[in-house]
Amino acid sequence: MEQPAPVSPAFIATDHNHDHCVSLALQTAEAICRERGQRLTTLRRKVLELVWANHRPVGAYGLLEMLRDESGQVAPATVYRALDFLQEQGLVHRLASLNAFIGCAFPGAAHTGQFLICTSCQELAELDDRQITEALRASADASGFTISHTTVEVLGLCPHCRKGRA
Amino acid sequence: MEQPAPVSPAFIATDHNHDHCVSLALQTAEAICRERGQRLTTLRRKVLELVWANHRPVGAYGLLEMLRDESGQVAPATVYRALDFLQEQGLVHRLASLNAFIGCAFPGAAHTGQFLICTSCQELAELDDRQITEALRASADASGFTISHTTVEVLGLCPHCRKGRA
DNA sequence: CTTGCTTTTGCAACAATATAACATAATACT
DNA sequence: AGTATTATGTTATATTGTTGCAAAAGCAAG
Repeated sequence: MEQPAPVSPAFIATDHNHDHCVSLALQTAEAICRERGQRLTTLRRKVLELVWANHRPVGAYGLLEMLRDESGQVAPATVYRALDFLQEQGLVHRLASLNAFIGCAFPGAAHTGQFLICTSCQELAELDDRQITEALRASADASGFTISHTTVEVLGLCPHCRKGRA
Repeated sequence: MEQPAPVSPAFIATDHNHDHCVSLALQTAEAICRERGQRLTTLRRKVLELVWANHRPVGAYGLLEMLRDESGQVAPATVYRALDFLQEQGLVHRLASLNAFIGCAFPGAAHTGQFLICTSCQELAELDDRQITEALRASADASGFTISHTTVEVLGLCPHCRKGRA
């Protein structure tokens, strides 16, 4: 599959139509799972929908709360298992520095996950920057190191919040 | 202060003299704290020593165990506070992807913390790679994003373990 | 379509990581 | 020495994530 345009571009539309990007993400997920013979069950779909609806990094226990609001009692393991599945399918990323989850902006594409995270408004941009990827690969190569997974999470201020503080 | 040689180079000496690098790290830490008018107390020094003695990422509760072996009952907060101090002074890094801590290889130098972590032997190399730093800065600039902190943690196989698996 | 197999979910307990709040002790300053 | 500041002790609790087993749902062969 070729690299598609990101589902959500970097720090552009703060007040865009969330419903649209949620349903687009769900459609894409359906297609990807169908193609791979994976089962996007009601629960998994629901969790993915909640992740996208928030449109910001959400903690597992946050999702748990939201699920409970809709479905009564739900146990942590339920959420974590759904998130595990979604991560395996590359539909959701875990942000190690926040212990939180976010919908993947490049579903179906091979990429490593690079994030700019605003510490003021929690808005996040996912990148797939060739320069960064290459720099990491080159540096690993130089040490004889074989990369299996990279965590790149950059904290700071997004353009909007930067202005607000100037 | 100019960038000094790293205390521990990348994946070179697997069976070097740990005692030496531990004491070197402690000496350096003493000097840095003295220079800054910060207090490297017995406890903080002990925690730093344990971090270095392990020479691999160690969890806070691992350190807690070791402290208890020497000093009887110790509470989590004690360790976390010491680690907080050591991080503030740039003597220790927290690895978000592992919930673990490691002695800083470039104490006293301004740097961002970039790590290659072997998932087989847990050996770790800290980098301060200009290419990576620049790529991150450039990408952030392009999005109008102001960086305050970066997390770069690369998991994979170190040269030794890669051979072992070939 | 039903029997048997696999995958998913429910459920309960628990493990691991981290913080808060307040009291006591040590250190530094004058 | 007396006072202010910083560090540590202590207890409790919050947050995040996992394990193990049983029930249910989906799937596939006959």
